[in-house]
Order: sequence, then C-alpha cells, then structure tokens
Amino acid sequence: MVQIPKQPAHEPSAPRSAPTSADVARLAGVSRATVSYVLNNADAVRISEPTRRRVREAARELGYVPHAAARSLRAGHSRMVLMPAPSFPAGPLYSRFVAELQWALGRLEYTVVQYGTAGAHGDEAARAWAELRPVAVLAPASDLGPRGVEILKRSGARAVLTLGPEPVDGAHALLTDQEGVGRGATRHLYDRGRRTIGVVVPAERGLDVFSAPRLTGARQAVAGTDATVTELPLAYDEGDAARLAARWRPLGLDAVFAYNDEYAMLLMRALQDEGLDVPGDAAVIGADDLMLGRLLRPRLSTVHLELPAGRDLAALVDRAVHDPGAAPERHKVLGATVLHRESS
Amino acid sequence: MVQIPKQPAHEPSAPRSAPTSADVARLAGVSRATVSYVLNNADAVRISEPTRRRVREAARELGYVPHAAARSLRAGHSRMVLMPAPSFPAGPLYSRFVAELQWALGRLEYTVVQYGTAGAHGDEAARAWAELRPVAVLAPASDLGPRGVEILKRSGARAVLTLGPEPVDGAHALLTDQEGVGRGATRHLYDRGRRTIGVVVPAERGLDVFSAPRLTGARQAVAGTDATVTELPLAYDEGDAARLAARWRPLGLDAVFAYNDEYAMLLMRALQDEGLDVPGDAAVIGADDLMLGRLLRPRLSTVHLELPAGRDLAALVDRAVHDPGAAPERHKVLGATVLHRESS
DNA sequence: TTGAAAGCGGTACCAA
DNA sequence: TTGGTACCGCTTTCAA
Repeated sequence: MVQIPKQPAHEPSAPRSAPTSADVARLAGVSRATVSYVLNNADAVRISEPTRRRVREAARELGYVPHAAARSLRAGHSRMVLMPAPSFPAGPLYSRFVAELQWALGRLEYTVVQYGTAGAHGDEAARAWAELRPVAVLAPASDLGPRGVEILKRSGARAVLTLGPEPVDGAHALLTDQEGVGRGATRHLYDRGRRTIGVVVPAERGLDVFSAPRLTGARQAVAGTDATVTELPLAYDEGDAARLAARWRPLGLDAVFAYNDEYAMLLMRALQDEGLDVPGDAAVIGADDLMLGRLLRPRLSTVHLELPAGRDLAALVDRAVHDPGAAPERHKVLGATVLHRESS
Repeated sequence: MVQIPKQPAHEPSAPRSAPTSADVARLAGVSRATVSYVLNNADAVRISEPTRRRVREAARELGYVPHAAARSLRAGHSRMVLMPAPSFPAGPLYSRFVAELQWALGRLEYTVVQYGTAGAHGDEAARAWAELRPVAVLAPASDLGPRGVEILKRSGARAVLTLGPEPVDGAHALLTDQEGVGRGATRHLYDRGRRTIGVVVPAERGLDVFSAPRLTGARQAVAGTDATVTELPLAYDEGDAARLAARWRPLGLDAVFAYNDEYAMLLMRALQDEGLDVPGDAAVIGADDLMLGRLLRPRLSTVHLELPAGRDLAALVDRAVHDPGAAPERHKVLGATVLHRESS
C-alpha cells in the first residue's frame, strides 16, 4: 500500500489539478507507456500481471480519469457524434427519437453529444461544431447550408447528415416529408367532402420549419380541384383560439388541418365552446398521433408519424463514417399515415 | 490569390486532413505564434494590419477551424458545461428549462453539452463525463452519488450541481421538492373533503424518480388524519386506464392525484367512460399545468410547477465556477402552486 | 517486459 | 512586430 499525502481535512475535494497518467506511472513505479498499455488493455504488448495490478491500483488510488481531449488529439479522431440541441420545445416524438438514437449509437461505441448552440446561425454554428472535431454530425437541414457541410467535412467530420424536407449539398439527407403530412391530412378532408379548408400555422417562432411545408402540402392537395386552402395563424393560447373560433362562420370554412394534435385540441375546444359541431360544422384533423387526442370527444383524427428506428439510423451513421467518400444518400424517414377517428 | 492544389473532380470534399494553424502560418508566410495572436485578437501583442490581413485571408482560404481539444488541452480548462441528456421522454417543462439555461449560459460564454450517456450508471457515468473535463456539471441527483461528485471534482470540474429532491454530498443542490407536489395536491383533495385518495404511480421506467417522492408527499399530507392514500400503478395507455376505472367503485376511492396532467387526462377520460362523475364520484388533480388540461371538461385541476429562470441558474453556475472552494449551496427550485379548476 | 521519446494542435513566454 | 519553442496529456513506435 502506497502512502498518499493527505489533503488538509477542511478541503478534502479540491486537489490542485487532475491526476495524469504520469502521476499514475510515478505512483506505480513504471513508465507512462506502461500505464497506457495497461489501462487500454493493449493486446499488442505483454505486461506482467503484477505490473498490471500495480498500475490499476495506482489509478484507482488517484481517481485517475483519462483526458478525452488529449487522447483524441493524439489519435487524430474521436467517436463523437454531434447533434445540435433542439431550440424549440421538443415534443415526445422527437425526444423519443433522440433517446433511441443515442442508445443505438452508444451500442456502436459512439458518444452522442447535443451541442447547445445558443442562437449561433448558419456557418457560424457549423464552425462552432467543427471545433469539437466530431466524427459525424446530424443536424436539421435548416441549420446547415452547403457551406456549413463543407466546413464540417474539411475539419474532419466523416459523415454529415441532415434532417429536413430538402437535401443539402454534400450531406446525406434524412428527408422528412412534411409536405406529405399536409398533403395527406388535406386530401383526407377533401375525400370526406370538405371544400373550404383552413390550415393552422402556429405563430410561435421556430415552428415554421415544420409548418411552412405542411401548408405547402395542403395547397398541393387541393391544386386543380374546386377546394380552397386558407392559412390560419394561431398562437398557442386559449384567447387566440377563441378569437379564431369566433371568426369561423364568417370565414366560411368547413374543415381545418390544425398543424398538429396540440393545436388541434386547442382549436377544437374553442370551436365547441363557440357552439360549433365537430365534425358537422368543422372537420378537424391534427398530426403526430399523440395519446391525448384519442381522449377527446369526438376523438381527434390525426396523421400518425413514424420516425426511423434508432438502430437503423445508427447503422446508417456508422456506414457513412466508414465510407466518407460515398455519394450522399437520401432516405425518406417520415412515414405519414392518416388516422381517421371521429373529428373529421 | 494563392494557388490551392485542386482535389480530383470526383472527390471535391474529402481533404486528407483538417488544416492546422501551421498550414495557415505557412500559407500566410508567418509563424504559428502570429497566427494564434491574430485569430485570438491578442491585445498583449501588436501585429501590423497587413500581417493580420494576410493571416485572416489564409485562414479563410483554407477553411481553418481551431481544434477545441488542442486548445483546451493547452489552456488546462474548458468552458464546457455538461448535462446528461435526459433518458426519459422530456416534457415541455423540462425541455423549455434546458433551452433557456443553454441560452443563458451561452451569454456567459459557456458551451452547454448534453451528453448521451447510453445506460452507463453511477460512477461509470461520472467517469465518462469527467473524461471531457467539463468546467461544470449539472446532473439529476439520481445519476450522481457522492463518489461521482468526487470523481468529477478530482478531474477538474469546478462546479457540480445536482437537480433532485435530495442534496448530494459535495455538490450544490437544486432541490426539486417533488414531495411538496404530492403534498400540495393531496392536501388540496383533503381540504375539499376527500378522504380516500388514490395516487397514480406510472408503470413506465424512469419516472419513479419523480413519482416515488410525489407518493411520499401524498402520504405525508394525510398522516395523522382520517384519510387514506392508495397507490395506483398505471401504464400510459387506454387499456390500462380502462381497467383501473373499472375497479374504481370496488376500490372505494373518492379522489385521485394522478401523478401529472397526462396521466390525469388519461384516467379522467376512462373514469368518465365508466359512467363516473368528475368531480362528483372522483375528484381528479394532475400536475405540470399543461395547456391541454384547461381544455378538458371539466377543466383539470393541477399543480403548477415553476422551474428557476435560466438566467438565475446560469448566474449560479457561473458563481460556483468562480469559487470552487465555497460550501455547497442548496436552493429550492421547484415552485409548486395548486390550481383549483373544475375536476376537484 | 518495459522505457524513452516523438508528436497530435494550440498558446504564451522570451528573444530577437 | 514577429519568431522560436516549451508544454498541455496521451498513444505508439522503436530500443533496450
């Protein structure tokens, strides 16, 4: 047992600085090289069992933790997959998706890091991410232009994937067909005989990335028909919903695609409070298939969205990392299925 | 304009390796030191304007991005604040909290990183975090024991803060009084004349961190009275809710604190479908004050929760970082207010 | 079986 | 005003 100089009793936990592999080596009476071999279970070199024991013991004793930056600096690469942390309040769909992906990438020995990009935009954000030298980056297409992709690749990222409705030059694309969501919902309303269709567009910032293409999809669905689509801005609060409901009759609408289930619930309640019958006077459909929509009366029709399984996406990332030269792939990753319940 | 060797046309974006400050220096015809001075706007040294220009131009030309690991290795510290990424599907409350905190810490020049700890537990997780040498760590108290705190501090973390009902030795504590939530909700039911009170405990994994103390608080609220508290396991799906509702009369309960608003909505709907009157046959109260609870009929009573403002918490982190020796502070950070609406 | 030493990319001190 | 250089912590040949 080696003697460790005791810290003063009143300050047990503020050592001058973190122990390094040199400290471990000193304490174990070996060289830093040996320490590295032992702690990394290097199989290229044979280290005697007693030595291994001494090294491990010393490391434990000192509370040694390797320095990731030093390691990856030396290695020339890391296993870090970087994603920007969402700037919008993430729904259950997205947070489940991220959690699953994290787990799956973890199984592949990657470390997922969600980077809190406080407002940095465009190439500036890409540069900030690139400073960490991640081996892969998965970001919303809206946060990353072709130049951003180039910056990341130049600084060593072996795979860049974007998530969004449009592909970005140079990056693998996970295509979330938001237009398809709007199209599906609106076609459903049309098929059920509705002809004057409102489309809710949230007033909240940050949601336009999703709401704009959904509106576009709605327009596509009625193009060339006798039906019309009317854009309905709506803030996520009861007052605004009530105001919109009060305007319902003058607007002359007979149906609404409410962006998602939350806005749909908000609006449906306001319409009902206004004395309107759902779906008689107004058919309502949301999106996201939240559990809560099933609990309303009438039950809320919705568009069920399916994000890819974490395992599959993790495998895709892994392949992309192993073959950085490959041509960018495009994958549709947003399965959209209309669920007709009672509100439409 | 300097000539750059062209990449082969079919491989435009896979340079052998990332440009370093040495590359920039070479291209600009200066030393690495000068590059560093210029790009960091070092005010201790005067660099001529033409030189600055040449350096900047070269950096732009090469798409140079500094290497964060190398920098922080040399500096001996980073500005990284690490938080574990939530393993449970985060609610709007928590994701708003994180987003706000990220923004506020960003203003203070910190970089927030959510680390995807795939399943690693206890000290193992702490060690993984410590490898990144974050300057501060903010983690759920449930993920971090006293030994974990010690590991982090030993490896250079200047501030460790935990979020949870109980403080952890050596770390600053942000005390989320979940017991108070259960106590408040249950006392409210008691005050409204209810005596046989059910408390929903989600069957889902990962939620017990919150649900256990809420149940405890409920028990505290009725201790020494003639009222009883009954634990009601409930999975988040309609079938299980229906089964529970069917057992309602035999259970002989007259009220329920349903863990949170989502479980409350689920259960309330099931109770109503069972022909029970809310609040007549069963008073229901949730927690979290989701917008959607206000839309139900009857309107859902709830416990409004208030997390601290991101700015305040960021300031606390900053203070803790600047004074690592200070005694651990304890702050109550979960304001809980009962909102009586119509369901109770 | 182990150790000495080079070097990853940047920074900052000291000279020139 | 600029350049040379030591060094941060770790890995990995190459020698011993």
